[in-house]
Amino acid sequence: MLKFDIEKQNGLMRAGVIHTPHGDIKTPCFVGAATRAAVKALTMQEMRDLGSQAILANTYHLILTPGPDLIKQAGGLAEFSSWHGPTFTDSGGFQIFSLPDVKITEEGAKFKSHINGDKLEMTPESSMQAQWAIGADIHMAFDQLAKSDNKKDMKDAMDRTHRWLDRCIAEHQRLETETISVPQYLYAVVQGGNFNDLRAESAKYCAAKDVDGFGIGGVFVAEGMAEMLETVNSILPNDKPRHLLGMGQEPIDLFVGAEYGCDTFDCVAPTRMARNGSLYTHDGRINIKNAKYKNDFTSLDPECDCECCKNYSRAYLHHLFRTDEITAKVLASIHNEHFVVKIVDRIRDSILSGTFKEYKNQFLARYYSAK
RNA sequence: GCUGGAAUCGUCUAGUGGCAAUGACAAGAGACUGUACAUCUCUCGGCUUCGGCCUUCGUAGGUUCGAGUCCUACUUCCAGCA
Repeated sequence: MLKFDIEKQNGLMRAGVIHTPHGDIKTPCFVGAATRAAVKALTMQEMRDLGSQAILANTYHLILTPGPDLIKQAGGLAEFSSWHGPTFTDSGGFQIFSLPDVKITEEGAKFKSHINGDKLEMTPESSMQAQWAIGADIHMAFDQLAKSDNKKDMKDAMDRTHRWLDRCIAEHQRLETETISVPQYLYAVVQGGNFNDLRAESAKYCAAKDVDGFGIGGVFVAEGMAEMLETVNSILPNDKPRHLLGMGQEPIDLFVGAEYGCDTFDCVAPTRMARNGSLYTHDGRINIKNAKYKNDFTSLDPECDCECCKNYSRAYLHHLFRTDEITAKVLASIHNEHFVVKIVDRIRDSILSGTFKEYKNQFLARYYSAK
């Protein structure tokens, strides 16, 4: 069983430590998205330097290339990527869901590779096998996403996710007993969309299972997230960690997530937006490509202590983006990733010191006041 | 000097009688939440009561219902010959 210590708790919100075979994760924690075993535009050393504690890779992408077996040969995800720290893998459910021409059956999902059109299939069992080969510390159960206002569709997807969960657990346990390696852990994924009664049902189902933690998935809109998380996390066992899948573009999502009992987060938005020139500051997000930054020789964010903000001006970043220098994306990614990692680190500090509410109010008031 | 060829939006470019006029770049702005994303979208002559109106394809004339497109002259540039 994955070891998770809670250092301080206030309502659903808590600060703790997840002890993984590759090291500890002090929670709450923002986990970097390393979909293809790489954080886009950044080296693993840069990730360490900016304060990242863990990364999350994607089973779908790694199955396509270079393949789970190759990563296994390399000694697992952490070794292969030279990250060496705690790692997660997402099951592939989300990606497959987002592909066109996906066929969901009870057995699994049939889809075409976005790279070469190969007809592929993923099942709960094959996802578990791939994740064991990839060898992340924490795996996600293979789930079926649904994005629908139709409650019946949502319930069908949720019920199937539950049936798949049982198969994931069975396969995970089989692999666990037959594999002589460092332990690997499994999170169940709670679904149910925007229907809180379905969310409650899903949380109850998952809570009863022999898993190491929980992913909360299928959150597409931040509205209503607080109530949803309150519902779900009141039901999930308190002593296991919870990962809020895919949320973290907006700082408020991180505050709300932590406040309502989520321990880890991952989100592609900080690095994606960085590559597209949309950069976080304490006074809100700015588009560094805008003409008004051409002659702005101030730091991107004077209160940020990342490599980018300590050394370079907005005018310089503007110039790098305008001239399409690769360095633009590197520096911007360092900053955005650091920014969200730091927010969550400070949320943790504020939980430990009992000042969460003050920190939240002060941060959000300033961040969202500009717009 | 002669003979050909060419001049279109900031730049390059499409256009061969129905055109405010193609595409690319540049420029201006927006989007992005378990990454098919180094991506995508919109704007890009002026005005508008959003139906249009006005001014534009080197300059000036002309032919035509209608000209960026055809004719004439001029200007500038390019190539070849002297």
